[in-house]
Amino acid sequence: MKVKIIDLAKSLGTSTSTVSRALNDAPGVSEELRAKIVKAARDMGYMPDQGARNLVKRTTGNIGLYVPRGLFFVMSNPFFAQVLLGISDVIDDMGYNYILSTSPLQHRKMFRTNLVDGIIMFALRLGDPYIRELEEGGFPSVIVGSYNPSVDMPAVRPDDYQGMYAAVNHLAEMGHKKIALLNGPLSSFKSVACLDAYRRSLMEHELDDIYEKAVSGEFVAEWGLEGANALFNEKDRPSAIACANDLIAMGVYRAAHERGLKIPDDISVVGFGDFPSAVYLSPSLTTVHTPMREMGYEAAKVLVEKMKGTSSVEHKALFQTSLVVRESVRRYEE
Amino acid sequence: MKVKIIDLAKSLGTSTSTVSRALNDAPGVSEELRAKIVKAARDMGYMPDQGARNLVKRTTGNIGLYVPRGLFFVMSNPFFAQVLLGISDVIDDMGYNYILSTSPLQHRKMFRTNLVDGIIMFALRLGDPYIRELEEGGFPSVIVGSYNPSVDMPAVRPDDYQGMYAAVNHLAEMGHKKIALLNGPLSSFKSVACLDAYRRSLMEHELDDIYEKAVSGEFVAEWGLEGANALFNEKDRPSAIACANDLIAMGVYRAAHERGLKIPDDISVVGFGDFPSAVYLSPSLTTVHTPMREMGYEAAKVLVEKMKGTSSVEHKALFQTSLVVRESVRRYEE
DNA sequence: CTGAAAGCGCTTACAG
DNA sequence: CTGAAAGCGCTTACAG
Repeated sequence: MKVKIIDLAKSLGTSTSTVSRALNDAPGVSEELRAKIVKAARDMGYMPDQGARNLVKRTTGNIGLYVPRGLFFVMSNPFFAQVLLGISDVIDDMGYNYILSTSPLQHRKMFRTNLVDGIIMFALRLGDPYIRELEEGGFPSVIVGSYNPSVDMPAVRPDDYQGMYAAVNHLAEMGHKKIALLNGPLSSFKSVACLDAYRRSLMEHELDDIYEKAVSGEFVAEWGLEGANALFNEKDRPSAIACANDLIAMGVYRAAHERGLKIPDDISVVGFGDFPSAVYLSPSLTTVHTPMREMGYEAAKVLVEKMKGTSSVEHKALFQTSLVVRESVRRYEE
Repeated sequence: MKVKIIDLAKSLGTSTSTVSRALNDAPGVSEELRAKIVKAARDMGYMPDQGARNLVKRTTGNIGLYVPRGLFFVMSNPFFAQVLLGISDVIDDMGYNYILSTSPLQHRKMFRTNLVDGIIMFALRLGDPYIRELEEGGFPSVIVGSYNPSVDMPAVRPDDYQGMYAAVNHLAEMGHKKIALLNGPLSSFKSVACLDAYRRSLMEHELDDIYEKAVSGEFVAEWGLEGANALFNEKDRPSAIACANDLIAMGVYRAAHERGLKIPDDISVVGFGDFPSAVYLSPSLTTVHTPMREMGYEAAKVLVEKMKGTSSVEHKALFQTSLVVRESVRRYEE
């Protein structure tokens, strides 16, 4: 049987009010009594029931992590592991628990039923429901790694456009004339930015008349493999492939290997994200670095401010990306 | 202002008792009234406060995920992503939310304060605290991917010993005489099993007198890189390396690439786990397949039974592993 | 089938 | 500084 506050109070010959005050560091308890109560609480292993506590305090000590793409999507994408690292840096020491929700209904429940004090949203896409409802409720929340243009909510994310622009520019400057883009789904705002950047770079280098090929898939290695295979099967093949993330690039590596194409000798590839594994690929991957951990840190900071109610400013943080040149792109000469 | 059950009751001219019964599909409400109440609830956007509900029902609708190694460890290890997939297969449809806890204190709080209805524990290691307390409390819980010999608790995990045994046997049968093991930390039960299996295989093939080298590190690519580099630096170099997981193998790939060693021509490597990325490495990785998703599924099933109180049997599931031969091991001839 | 009342385990004014 | 009482928003016997 769990020990409750009344048990503690009785065993000490005091009241529940005093015990509560003592354990919550509230003023108005003599130091001797407080010490005695704290000791007894430890001895008896007392811990306040969360439901009861939340009910009266209107606060939960939980922060919500909304992952509309599903747990697997997030867990198998190193981007989010890194972002979460940054979030942990600020949240863990504050004693919060994380509540994960993967479906729109669970998400709605989180902010409608006093389940969490704030919400961080991952991998938001076009058409995800209940986002407007969240916004209108004024519930503390922040979007990380993405954003939703139709909603006025703090968002912490990388400058995907500049990143992809730099990547394609690099390819063009290395002499490549036929550059393909293996993109993510267009329901992802990031993919849209990547597509725009790709097109602009091609146009500025007057390459779009020679070759332009952007195909949409998913942010996974499977798609990189499939997409690259399709590209390789065409008569007019690209000499370089830009990928919307490093996982896709990994798939391209595999496709190249399967046909005996060498990277970068036969095909150049550039990734996006600079996941930890980028350095472990052979050859190591030239890619666009995104400050994932820093973004997680920032997002958590913003959320904490919002939860404290001190956040006045509309917070839209755009983190700069930078191209990291490694071994997967070669200079192209006809 | 959030709408509560009393608001609903008033607006319908009925009582909170009836509203509660109607919304909880409890018997004793006329169908007409129930329908009216359900409709009104939807219209007014009513959702019951979780704290209040948990308090009286003594149940939470949350299941706890305890990850003592930290969020990052779990998120950057595909093993857990896969296991979680299996868990999702059974849990998601039941409407539970997940509560993540990363520290022993948070974990303890979970089962002591009515925060969750059951707990799944990941990557448990020697000396993790509060496990015995959990067991003694009889709280529904299950260990996945690991186990704790000193505690009587259901555990769903792969047969690490047989897996590593098969891996090293394979290497020996392919003619390798100098086989090294890049292991995980010995605080992990899995590492201990791997070490035992490695030694036994070596002995059975009478290889232990020729060469025996097992080194402990972490279950990450960084360690594979570092460990392999150390191995390569010695005068007496192995011709094959067995790794305690696929991430470590990835590090070995990198180390080989950096010195211009070809896999499998110059060095053979076998992994453990068969993570999705194993197929994407070049060459593809020969490794021990572990049924990760199936184990997650099983663990969740066991937990659900425990939560329903129907679980009588002590559930210890040992999942069989199997060697998947791909491209990273060659036949060795002197 | 329906409602008034008690109670879940806390915290917090309100008195003293 | 301390305690009795009210109340957080629900659910569930208990009557009718």
